[in-house]
Amino acid sequence: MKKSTKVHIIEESLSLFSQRGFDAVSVKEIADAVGIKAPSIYKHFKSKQDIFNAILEESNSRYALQTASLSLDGLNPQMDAGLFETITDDHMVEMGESLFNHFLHDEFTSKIRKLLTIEQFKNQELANLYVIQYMESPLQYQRMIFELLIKKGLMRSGDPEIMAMQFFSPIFMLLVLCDANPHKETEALEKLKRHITQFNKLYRN
Amino acid sequence: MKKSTKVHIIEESLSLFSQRGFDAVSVKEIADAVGIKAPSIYKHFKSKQDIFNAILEESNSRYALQTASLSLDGLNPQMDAGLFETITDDHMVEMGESLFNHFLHDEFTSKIRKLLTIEQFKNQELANLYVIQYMESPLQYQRMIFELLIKKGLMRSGDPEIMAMQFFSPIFMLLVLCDANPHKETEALEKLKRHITQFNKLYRN
DNA sequence: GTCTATAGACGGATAGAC
DNA sequence: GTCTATCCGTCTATAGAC
Repeated sequence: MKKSTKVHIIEESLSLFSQRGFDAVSVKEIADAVGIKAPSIYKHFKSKQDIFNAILEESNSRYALQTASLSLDGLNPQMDAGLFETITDDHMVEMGESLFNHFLHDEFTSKIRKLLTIEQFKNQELANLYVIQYMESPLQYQRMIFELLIKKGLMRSGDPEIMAMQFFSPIFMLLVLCDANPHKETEALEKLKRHITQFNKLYRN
Repeated sequence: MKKSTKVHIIEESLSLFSQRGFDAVSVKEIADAVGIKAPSIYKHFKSKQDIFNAILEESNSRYALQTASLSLDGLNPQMDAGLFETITDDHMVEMGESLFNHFLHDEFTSKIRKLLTIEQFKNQELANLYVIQYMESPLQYQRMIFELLIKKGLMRSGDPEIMAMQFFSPIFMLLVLCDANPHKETEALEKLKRHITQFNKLYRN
């Protein structure tokens, strides 16, 4: 089953919009990328803005799926935190690296993040999507994990909100760095490891 | 001495570009903001792109001035770190807050950051400017301060590069957050204080 | 659902009067 | 150094044939 032209248009539009922004990309360019003529686009979408809206809808539905799978019965951090009952540094590093790699290399996530980075100041809805998906939601997740680890006596007691921020914000900054300059990924990953190892020394029992 | 039309054009262009991006802003809009007709713009700049370049030049020269004043004889972190010889939490919080407030409220810095945030993916030069001015340069400065504080025995010895990242990345993330949603500034400042207080407990002697 | 042709608006930029 | 008038290209979008 080959993918529909409509899906194809969404994919190519996302690629183009995420690199140069909505305004800099013309309907003709999208059509060229898809391999059709510009007016044919309008058989699938009523306007260029409509394509953008479809991208956002796709993003929202993927985000909803993802958070649903993360918190099956309320919290899955319990599952994740369970992994750490017996173990130390390496698994914390793994948690950070997998978060980093997902955000950086998942094609859709990565392109949507760039798109929202570029378009965030155009309206508050876009800004909120960016903030929720790439800051508040990971912070909240990380915080729940630390709350559990503290309860189990595996981490020193402290302010879990601040701990989550101190754990996650370097990941966030290195992501922004790698989005701007992909050549720095190796360097970023190495710093990420050192950060988490150090974080562990500071906070784990 | 009233400011020249040329400077006025640069200022209004920066304001518009930083909100909606280069491509979404027309020369007519810039002219309207300045209070002249669109063709008059071309007596001061040979193209719209030329206005953008002038903004970047202004940014670079301000950045050069700023870093020159920071490291008068090589390092001013010595001066800054000098402030911390006798004192503790409050002054660290002050250092973080002043960094945060400068970045967030200095009108030019704030607009340039938004502009580079929006335009960074269009070419590598813009991406590098963003990375250097808002990540690498503050990290380097902070690292020098921590190296000095460690040498003086005021902080526990450790990896100053990672310490700088752990100190600064929450500031960076909260800046990105406030750029996207200015209503969260109070909340951000409060978290910043808790972060620095906590950071101090972890790292200071 | 694709195409060609084209409408209609708007973009950046220039010419030339004052 | 500002204006009016205007050129010309490109843009989004529609009409209508196949």
